[in-house]
Amino acid sequence: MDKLVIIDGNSIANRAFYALPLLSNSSGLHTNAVFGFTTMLLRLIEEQKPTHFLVAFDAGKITFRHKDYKEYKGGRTKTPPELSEQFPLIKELLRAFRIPQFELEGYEADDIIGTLTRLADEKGEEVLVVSGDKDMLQLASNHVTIALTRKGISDVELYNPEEIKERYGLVPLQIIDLKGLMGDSSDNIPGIPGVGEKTALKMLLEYGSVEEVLSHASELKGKMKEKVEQHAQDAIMSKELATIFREVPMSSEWDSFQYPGIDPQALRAFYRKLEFKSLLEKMEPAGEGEDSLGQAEEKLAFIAVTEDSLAELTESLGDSAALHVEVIGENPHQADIVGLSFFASDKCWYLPFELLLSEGGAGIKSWLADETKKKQLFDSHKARLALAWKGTPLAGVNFDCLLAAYLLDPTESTLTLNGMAYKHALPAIRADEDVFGKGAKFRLPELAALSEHLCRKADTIRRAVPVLEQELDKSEMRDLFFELELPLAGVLSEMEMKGIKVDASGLRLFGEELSKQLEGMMKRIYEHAGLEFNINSPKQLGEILFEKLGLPAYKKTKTGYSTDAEVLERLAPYHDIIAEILNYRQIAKLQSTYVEGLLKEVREETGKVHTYYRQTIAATGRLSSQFPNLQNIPIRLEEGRKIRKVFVPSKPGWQILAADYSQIELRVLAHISQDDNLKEAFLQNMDIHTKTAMDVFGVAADQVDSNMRRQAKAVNFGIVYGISDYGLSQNLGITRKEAATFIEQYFAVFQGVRKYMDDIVLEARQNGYVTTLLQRRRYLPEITASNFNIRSFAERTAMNTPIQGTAADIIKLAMVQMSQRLQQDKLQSRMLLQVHDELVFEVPEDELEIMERIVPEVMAGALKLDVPLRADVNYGLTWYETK
DNA sequence: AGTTTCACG
DNA sequence: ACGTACGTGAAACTG
Repeated sequence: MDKLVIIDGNSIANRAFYALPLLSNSSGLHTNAVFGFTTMLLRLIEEQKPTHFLVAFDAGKITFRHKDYKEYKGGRTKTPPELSEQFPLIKELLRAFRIPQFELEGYEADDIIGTLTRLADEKGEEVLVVSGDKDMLQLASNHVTIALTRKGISDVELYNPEEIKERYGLVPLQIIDLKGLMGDSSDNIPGIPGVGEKTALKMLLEYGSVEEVLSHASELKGKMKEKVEQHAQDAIMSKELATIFREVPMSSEWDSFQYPGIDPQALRAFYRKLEFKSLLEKMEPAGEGEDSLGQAEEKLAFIAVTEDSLAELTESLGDSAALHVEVIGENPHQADIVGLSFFASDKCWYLPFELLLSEGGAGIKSWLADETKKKQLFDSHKARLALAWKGTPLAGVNFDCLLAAYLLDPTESTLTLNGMAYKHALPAIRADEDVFGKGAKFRLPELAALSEHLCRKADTIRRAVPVLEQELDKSEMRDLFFELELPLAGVLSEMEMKGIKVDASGLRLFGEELSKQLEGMMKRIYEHAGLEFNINSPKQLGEILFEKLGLPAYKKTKTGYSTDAEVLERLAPYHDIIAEILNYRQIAKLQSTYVEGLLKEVREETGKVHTYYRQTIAATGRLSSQFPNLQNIPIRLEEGRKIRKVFVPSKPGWQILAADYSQIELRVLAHISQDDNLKEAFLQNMDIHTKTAMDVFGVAADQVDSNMRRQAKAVNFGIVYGISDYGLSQNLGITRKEAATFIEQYFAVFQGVRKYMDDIVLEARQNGYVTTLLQRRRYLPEITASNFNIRSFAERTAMNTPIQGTAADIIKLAMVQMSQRLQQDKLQSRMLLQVHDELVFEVPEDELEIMERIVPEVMAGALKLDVPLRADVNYGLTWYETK
């Protein structure tokens, strides 16, 4: 017995879209309607077991209905882009399910379905129609059942003629009369005003059809009679509009709707693309010996190396191998290493770390340290650090999958080996969490499981390398990868291993001073408040300030009153406690984060801190710094700046030398925007904020006062961040209108900058991404969002990322070049820190002169722009003194 | 684990 | 009208 299931594609897509929250995959593609559609298909296949299947779509904006009634579907809000972008995906989904689809220019899905059900009636074939639209009920017959979605999407209610009779007291065709009388606001079908479902049903029970109701209008009473007589024409037209056209010219070859079942390979690939992980897992698992795409996979040998097989591994390593180092812990400067795995000579090997350290491991150890033996890893930076601390140096890394995956999508939040395998359709491997457990439950599994898991990692790296390399080529990031990021990873390791010396006793002394200050402050705050409370608790502080003391609450957070510095500063005139709290906050921050926090990171043995620069975190290409973060050491306020006094050279007689780029972001902007005025300003080496003030306020240089310069500076910041009048007004404490005037003034004199801002947003919309000078890429899927806030955010990011990202490219270049230069010139000076636009070195006395010359020269010459780059250099006995 | 606050460029 | 300035990490508190 054949069974045809027909889905009203547009209706179900709409239902799914509005029933589910706006899901999206990691690249920002919205997927909720596709997901809902998929669950609907799966359910129908399982429950209905169709032999024939079809999804019908509307085609063309104008249907024949519009000829008769221009306002048809007029009041309807247009399809949001978040939904319309999902239709191509739904069509792709259907191809993977191998479900035929049909649409015909000028007709709605209804009409196609109406025609097919008529043909089925004539043939006596069984049909199920799935829709969210009640109109469909008119098609019900002995052979045709209608499934209407109820709440959400997964729930459907089946209607055959008997059930329609039961529910409405009507035969299916009378559904048209029902709608003729009551109308349908969603399709802008008028009906008779004042007639709802109840009245319409009552009328139809008595008279049977719209025509009969109208001819008996005189029998109705009062208002109703008037309305019906007045809107008789509307009712007739509404009935026509609601009537599904069942004579669409289509050659219905019943066999062409035959349903052959899903295409598992295509469906897996589709699920993976949309990141429907749960659905992917529910699919029949790929057969034994198949990879996740269902392709046959060659058998791999996993070898857990023992003392006896050490020699065999050593021989097998050869000139190149994929290598994985299993590091336990977040901080690679104090991490344990479980072991190493290799893919070499077509085999996978697992080497427990103790064996590497044993006598027989010497050959492997020297292979690891041999620059000429090439290694491919996932996160070579972390591996190199962890290994170095254990006395087993690593060299010769010629590919890093983590770095490649980061460049390919720097906003990817789960840059893990197993996420990468998934994303690039490599054989799936288990998640670490699965194998090891997490948090307190962390346990190493027994050798067999451990060695298989780690071997699979090496195997995954081996497979990923050519795939990622090709992707890098495709995105024109080969040079960025091989010439910049990969060498930089080595440079960073050197800096981090070297570490920077901290005067711990000086820091402790400073901490004691702070403690005394804090004690006094707390006492005074408690006195003002009239009771003791935890000042560090925003909740308790809020209660004291806004309830007990009755101060005005300007701002709220998700959980209660906001007590941030901006709020407190506005409250300062009302109560003396406020100034005390602001002071307390400042000192408490210094104490907890910069004294106690930093002291915890100082190594007993060396008196140094070893930060961990992370190369794959920031979406713009910047570095970030952890354990401790040395990129946010205080400088703006003098009390905090004193912290810098404890960063000292590691050897007596040496000094700290620091060089920072002057206005690198605005110089980058001048270059990429090619704004004549901005370029000229830098070519003349002008003070850029003063120059901006002159142009924006239209005054001469000697007319610019400090307030004008301050405002101009804020405008320049705003430009770099992707300006909005609102943001600038907040920053300067002026009205939005005034801010808008500033911006307008700015763009009037820096027209090239305005053009850049406009163009880059268009470019982002066109390509879906923006790039830096060195082709670093950032995808901005939200640039097409219909939500103003989300879209605006993406637009500002489109403006900011090429600027911030190019500046990051440049200082990274300078670091690689500087490291080479130190080596070439055989200097003892060492690079220690990078703080986004600043490089910090320690320098022996006799190299001060040359370093003072070289460092700014290398930094300024790192990349040739159409405006000069400039770096200012200073040195002194501590970091504090490099000002 | 999530929120708030604040340190830096 | 809408109502956020861009990019990070650490500490403390709070569920």
